[in-house]
Amino acid sequence: MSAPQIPDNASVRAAALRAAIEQHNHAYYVLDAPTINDAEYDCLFRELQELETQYPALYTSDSPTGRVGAPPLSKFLPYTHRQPMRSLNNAFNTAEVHAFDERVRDRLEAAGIISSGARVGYAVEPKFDGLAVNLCYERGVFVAGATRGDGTIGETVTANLRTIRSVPLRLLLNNAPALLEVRGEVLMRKQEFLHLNAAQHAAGKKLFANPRNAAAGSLRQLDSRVSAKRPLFFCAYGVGEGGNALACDTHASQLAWLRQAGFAIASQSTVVNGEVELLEAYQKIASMRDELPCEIDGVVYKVNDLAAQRALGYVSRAPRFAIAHKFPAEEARTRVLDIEVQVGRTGAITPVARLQPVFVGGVTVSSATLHNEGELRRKDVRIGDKVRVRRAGDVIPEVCAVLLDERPAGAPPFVMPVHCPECGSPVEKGPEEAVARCSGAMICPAQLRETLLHFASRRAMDIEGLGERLVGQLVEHGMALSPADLYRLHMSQLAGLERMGETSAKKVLTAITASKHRELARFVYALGIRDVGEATARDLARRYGSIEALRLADCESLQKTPDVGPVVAQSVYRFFHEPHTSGALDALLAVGVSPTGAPASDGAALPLVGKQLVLTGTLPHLTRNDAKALIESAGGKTTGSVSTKTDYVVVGADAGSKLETARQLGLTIIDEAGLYELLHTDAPPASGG
DNA sequence: GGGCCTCGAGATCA
DNA sequence: CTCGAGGCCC
Repeated sequence: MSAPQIPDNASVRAAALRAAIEQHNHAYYVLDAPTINDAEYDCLFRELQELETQYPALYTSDSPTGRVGAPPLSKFLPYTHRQPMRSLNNAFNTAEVHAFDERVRDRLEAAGIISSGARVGYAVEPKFDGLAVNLCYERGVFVAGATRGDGTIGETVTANLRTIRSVPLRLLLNNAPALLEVRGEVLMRKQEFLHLNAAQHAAGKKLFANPRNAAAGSLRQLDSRVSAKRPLFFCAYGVGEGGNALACDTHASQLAWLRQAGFAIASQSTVVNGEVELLEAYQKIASMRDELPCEIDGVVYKVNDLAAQRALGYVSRAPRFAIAHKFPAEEARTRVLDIEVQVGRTGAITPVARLQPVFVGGVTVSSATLHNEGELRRKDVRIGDKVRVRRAGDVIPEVCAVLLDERPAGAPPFVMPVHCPECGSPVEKGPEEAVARCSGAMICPAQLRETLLHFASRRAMDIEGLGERLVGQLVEHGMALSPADLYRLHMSQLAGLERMGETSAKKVLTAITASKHRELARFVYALGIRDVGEATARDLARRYGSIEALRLADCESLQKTPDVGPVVAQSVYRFFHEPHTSGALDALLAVGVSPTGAPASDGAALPLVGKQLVLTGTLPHLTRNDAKALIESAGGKTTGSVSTKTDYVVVGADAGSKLETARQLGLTIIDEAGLYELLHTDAPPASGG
């Protein structure tokens, strides 16, 4: 079956329609100045759709017809940002802004970039409350987009981003670099959020809590046709890879370039000089906050001069040249219904206020940690008190203060329990310690539950299916008194538990058995040694190579591990010499847990594990066999035909029907370069290798 | 911490 | 249908 011949006039017409439609999209969705009425727009759109249906080969990835969504994905694939997406440090008051400006001036003076006493030029823009994404343009065409993820690797949500009308599918400037990353925020306007919720309500569906969550939820749909119906908006605020090629020397000129290229840019963006003007700009934006179409949670300041930015550089994950000046957290008043104490994995006793649910900062808060006894005393929170609550750093709910004049008469001060509420063991607190701890160790059901959960968690032994609910039941029924007991569980024991049918039981037992051979670093982390987190566990595993060697180490030796000082060394030494903990370790080894000496995988070792790939066409540098070998050495499989189980289709020149099938199934299609990207290796030099 | 999406499987009812 | 679990976002 051969494709119909495409007449020249059809491809010319299709290109013209695409350009026209995108021009109108830009006018309508970015400039907010429609150039055509809906009927006329629909007419153009339908004509293009018909052309593309008649001649499928005419379809291009930058066609606006793709904006209606594509067939659902089975999952989002990881996406490695070419330049990491960093986060910003925060300033919560003017003193912190002052300190920021001072640091910037000192460094720039020292670098000879500004003279003493000179004011620094800053680009100022509102900080929109949405989701950061990265858009990748190749030769001016939108080819991929991803969420921020951990800053290095995010999730590919290209199909969903394509449905956002304010994301240009093709840049309007033709001087775009071969590869350009555009960073910005996916948002939902307040008004459109209200409309969406009204529609959700009318359809009897769940309401979204706030515009940010609605935007995030919309972007995480596997079916981009759902995303297409959500009123999302994209606002660009910067560039990543390829930024240097724009020949801009300031941040403001980069934004201007982006605007010319077809992106929406925050219209409140300005450039100011020095700290005083920064704060004026902040006040101005703050005063407009309620009238702005989108929610903002602060103002971002960036050193405007790019050379100065480079000179300032980065500290750990955040740039030194920028800061987010956050608005004060919204506060609300509510009642303390109860004060509970929670027992953590290490026995730490944490008082938690149960609150009359209250909507604050976009979410419903019903509990807030009171941290520890000292904090609780200082604030003197009592049951029945009316309190002011807020979300600290816009995340964790916090009781800021008690409204004393509304305290119910006779409300007694809260006293920390002297016995653990879960196991009755004495609560102990060292003179220097801030936190009180239950001394019950593994006798305490709470500590045991948390220990088991930590042991099974994804970053530790990664036992899938062993969640809160199951662990709770295991502890309650005395089926697990230590992690080692997990490996002695039987079908017959699990069978009686709630929501535990044969299938689930089998799965979890298989997962438990499979966890016997985890990398040493995971095992060391899973043990839950005080002061040993993931990073330290990795360092210890690397230095000692086996659990036997590690447990024999003395404090002096331990301290030769990177970032391990006397305190951590002491904790590790203690763990291996205390009869309790040492015994639990022996028990684990006895039931057959045998950590492998290999270093913890950082995810880069075998990037294609469990992936199915199909090769089609002729790749530029690799023979079919070479490509197959590469894929297999990375843990992936290759198959001959395309199906819904296929993860990637690698296309080369003269690809045939497989490519067409892959398109219809909405599969991820990559080329040879894309394959190398998946493999996390560089492409070989052009002349073989 | 709270909200969101997705999946699989158990619970429930026709 | 609901629930638990896992994962991701700020």
